[in-house]
Amino acid sequence: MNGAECKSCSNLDCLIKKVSLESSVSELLKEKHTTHYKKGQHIIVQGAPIHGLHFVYNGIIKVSKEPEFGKEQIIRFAKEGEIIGHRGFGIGEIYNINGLAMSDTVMCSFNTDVMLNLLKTSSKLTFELMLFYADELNKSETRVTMLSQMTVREKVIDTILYLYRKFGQSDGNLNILVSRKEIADFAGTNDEQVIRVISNLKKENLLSTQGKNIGIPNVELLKKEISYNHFFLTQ
DNA sequence: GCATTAATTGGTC
DNA sequence: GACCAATTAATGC
Repeated sequence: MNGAECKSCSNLDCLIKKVSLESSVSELLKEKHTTHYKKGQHIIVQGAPIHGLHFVYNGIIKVSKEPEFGKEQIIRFAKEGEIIGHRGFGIGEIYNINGLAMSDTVMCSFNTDVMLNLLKTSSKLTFELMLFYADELNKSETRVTMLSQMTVREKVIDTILYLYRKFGQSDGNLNILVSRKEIADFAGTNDEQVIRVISNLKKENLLSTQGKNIGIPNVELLKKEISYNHFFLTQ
């Protein structure tokens, strides 16, 4: 995994992969840096200078924000093909998020100047990145609204459904290991509440657990727990 | 096996 | 619904 073999990359959703067949970008793609991280290592540290744009080759990354005071807020979990550190790209000077490897991870990075040249070279890449930003903004605004209106129970269910949508489920458990606290930090509550909600959902047979693993016996049933109350919001 | 961390439960404000 | 304390389970070394 060195050099510019983006053409044969298996991450079909990666923006770079999508334009890798354009001959004009092939030289610039050789400037790609590939970095390996072990589980638990920081990929991006909040407050550090921005040096480029990063794409997940494989692995799972926890993207979070740490306020001066107050508790950590998990923004999202990123997987292969996704972009990390895009919020400050181009204009920002320092990262305002943390990126932590939740599994062994490989990142593909481009320095800011290389990335800017790529965008100037490929209008398709620029267009795709714009669509990505617009989608991100939309999701982010929707999330703020939802978090302010949902009950804790709904927030926890929403978080678990989000993990299911993103990582899927096999052998009756989600394909991602998250602690109760991580669910809480994503849903904007605390771990005790998360544990209580999960405990109740287990009694209602809407969730199953095996140690830290969480499983959804019937996704459609769980979805209904949210859609009934927030039907008017999701129109 | 021991020490640290996470999960759970109960209680108070 | 947030925060604190105590107990128990799980995990790392």
